[in-house]
Amino acid sequence: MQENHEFSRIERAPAYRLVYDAIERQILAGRLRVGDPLPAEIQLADQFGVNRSTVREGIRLLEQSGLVERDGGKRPRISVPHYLDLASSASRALILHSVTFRELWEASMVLEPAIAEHAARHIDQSGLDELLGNLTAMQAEVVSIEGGKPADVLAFVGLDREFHEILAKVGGNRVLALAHEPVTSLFIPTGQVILPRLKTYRRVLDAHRYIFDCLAAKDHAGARSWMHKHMDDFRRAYELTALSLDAPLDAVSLSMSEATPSMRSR
Amino acid sequence: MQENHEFSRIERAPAYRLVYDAIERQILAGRLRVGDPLPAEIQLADQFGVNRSTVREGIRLLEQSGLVERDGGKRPRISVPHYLDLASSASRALILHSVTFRELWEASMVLEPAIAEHAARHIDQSGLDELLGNLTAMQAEVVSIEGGKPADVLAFVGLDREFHEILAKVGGNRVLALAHEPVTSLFIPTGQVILPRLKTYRRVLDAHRYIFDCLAAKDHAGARSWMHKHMDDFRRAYELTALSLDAPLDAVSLSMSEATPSMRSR
DNA sequence: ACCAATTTGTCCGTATGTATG
DNA sequence: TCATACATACGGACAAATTGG
Repeated sequence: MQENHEFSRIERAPAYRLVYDAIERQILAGRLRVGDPLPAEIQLADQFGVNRSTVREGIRLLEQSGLVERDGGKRPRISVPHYLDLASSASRALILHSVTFRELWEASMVLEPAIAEHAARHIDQSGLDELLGNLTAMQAEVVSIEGGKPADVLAFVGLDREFHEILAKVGGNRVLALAHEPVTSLFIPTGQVILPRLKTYRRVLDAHRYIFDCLAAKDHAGARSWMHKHMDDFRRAYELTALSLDAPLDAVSLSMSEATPSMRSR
Repeated sequence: MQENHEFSRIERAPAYRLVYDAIERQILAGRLRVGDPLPAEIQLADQFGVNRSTVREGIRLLEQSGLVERDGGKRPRISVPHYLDLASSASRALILHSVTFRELWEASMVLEPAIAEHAARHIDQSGLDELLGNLTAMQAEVVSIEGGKPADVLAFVGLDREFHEILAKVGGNRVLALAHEPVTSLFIPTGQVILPRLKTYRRVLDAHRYIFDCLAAKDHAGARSWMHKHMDDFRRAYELTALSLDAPLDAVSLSMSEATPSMRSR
């Protein structure tokens, strides 16, 4: 050793990432406000002293992290990442990590009853109306199916999902809603498999109705309890289709559940 | 009207986004497997028939979404997004949406006791050892503080957070762990404000100890109940510092809670 | 409605540092 | 050690879309 000095490793972040960090800080510090258009690429390149291509790469990072939104060919604007975007990447991550249906269901047994209870405490007339609209649509589906028409499974699970998302929304707790979103999102493909086999359409509708009645009566204990039953029903149905609780949700589910979010992102 | 035809709107996604979509599909379909190096930019440019710069911008999108990881100056490799990354952007989004402490606390009252219960059911010896290490470290901190030394608040809340994260991990439910992560992450800055004012260090330590005892005894009801008390304690402390439950977590918290994740991302 | 300036999207070519064989 | 491949970064260029008069 020639020296006593210890030099800490110099970590060189690529320039485009420094651009990203710098702009991110400006946004978080409030110097760039939400809704404002992003400065032109040339100007940013001048200010940072880098090439325009480098700036563009940095902006792509901002774009994907949801801090910048591009509205058609127009000027990109500062924005705040919205729940659904985060939730869809969360769902994707969970599937890639091969989470099991058991994990998903356990989480739903924690979150859904709690959300139902919150909803019962905070729901107002407009929320009730929204739920009622959802229920009558689902009622129509069920009647149509029981009348012999081929079941529109996609529409049905869509309504099912909507019901649970309305509940999360009217509960007024965004942290719970965010946690809840990936769970419902991942339930959809599973529902698409289970429903046509077991034909439990009416059973789902009835459960939603009971929950709705509790919400209308501000009976939060009832809402929690019915939701608990509802989710437990889902597990039983899953087991009845001879699927293993501990099998990972496979990649097929992914391609289906990803169809919606990708539409949102453009 | 000259025509009866209705033309659906043509949506022109930029080429760099098409590159992103294409590569993403390859990954999700399993044709590009995790750990594999990404094909060279020039090859991708050839295959897609676009310029290398365009490919690079697409890769930046993949990079930020966690599907591609670059390891120093080496070839970027396919990877799966990890929880912590998602959780940190979730926390950021929640703060930007001005969530209130009440929302945060309500969510924790749902998640933490459930996680404690899961942990009690699934914890093994190595998990207990890990928790014990955390407890003795916190014990040392408390003794030092009570001995008159100035409190190292940062270290203390770090240990506090670690305790809760170990619990989430040993519970073995990754969906719950993911939902839980942003909550603990957002509690940290709040804890940094509360603890030095109320000096409830020992109270936190005691709560953790009670929970640990329940885990060691596989007493899941006890673990749930103690965790419930522990979180309720936190709310009371928050109110005692004359902070309003319904005030949004301000941006100051953000800069602190963002310090950790940014280190992780390089 | 038209025109001119600005800005984004995309492309081409090139130089440099580094990792791998 | 040398050579090759590759990622990073730069400079310049042009078409199309947007913006603002």
